[in-house]
Amino acid sequence: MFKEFFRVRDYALAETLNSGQAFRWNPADEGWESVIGQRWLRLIGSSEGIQAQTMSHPDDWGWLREYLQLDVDLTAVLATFPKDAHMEAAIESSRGLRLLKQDPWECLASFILSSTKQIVQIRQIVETLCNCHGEPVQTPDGHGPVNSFPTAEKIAALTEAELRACKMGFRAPYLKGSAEMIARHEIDLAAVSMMTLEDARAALLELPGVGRKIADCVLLFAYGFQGAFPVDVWVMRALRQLYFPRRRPSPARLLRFTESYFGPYSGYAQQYLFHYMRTKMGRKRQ
DNA sequence: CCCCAGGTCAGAC
DNA sequence: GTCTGACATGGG
Repeated sequence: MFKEFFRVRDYALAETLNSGQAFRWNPADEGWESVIGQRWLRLIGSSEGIQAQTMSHPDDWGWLREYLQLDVDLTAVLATFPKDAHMEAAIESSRGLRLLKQDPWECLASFILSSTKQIVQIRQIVETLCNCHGEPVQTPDGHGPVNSFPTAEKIAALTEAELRACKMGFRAPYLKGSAEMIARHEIDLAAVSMMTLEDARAALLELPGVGRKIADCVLLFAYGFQGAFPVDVWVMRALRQLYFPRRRPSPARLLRFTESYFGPYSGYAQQYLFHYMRTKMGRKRQ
């Protein structure tokens, strides 16, 4: 077992790993376990920072610093948020909530599977997919078996029926279709990171099963485009309830509001609003 | 039995 | 541009 300690302040590890941006983190032994790439990983948070444990020699830990976005100055990010009572409440209710920077393919595939599913169910589908079609990774003695996330090439080679067996329903042809486009190099996920936000979004929108919302999730959670602003039912609820309680703006109008109102780190603001609505405001509808 | 879930798509005005 | 229903599956 290889261990490393990262000194970091204002990092709410549990809330971050459990805030609907990643779907493979499980609480265990006072910490959190998952797989990043081909590596099993355990993270243990404390007031001083985060301890990481892996089985394979990490060479250096840059990949994890990047994944956890440890070098982000959260105070500076929060300072750019609009100073309104709702944002203040959202910040206060989940101090230290962060954005991760995940693998683009895993993030893309996970969010293709997310449509009209609750987060618990997305986690179930992803776990089933990994158990059935991922590759085993090394885990500690006595630990159960764990698989990596299956590659696009692997999924492209599966039949739609095999994918439906993982309980993903009508999302199966979307996932397969997107995996095929990647396997055939009709899109290069690595190249997307070097594009402008608009071009990157347009590229992702070419994939089947990827609309504006899922594209923005991938842009924000995997590519680090901090101006991407995914609007799902929860964020839509937040915008309507908090910012437009009387009027009833169209989704397109609301989207334009978000582009100007929340500033250069609007993606962060979005995550705070999402987490706030989901955990603190109950399921009031409007 | 009902309604809803980190939506997308095709087809209709 | 906006609205509608279909699409699987499971939670509450």
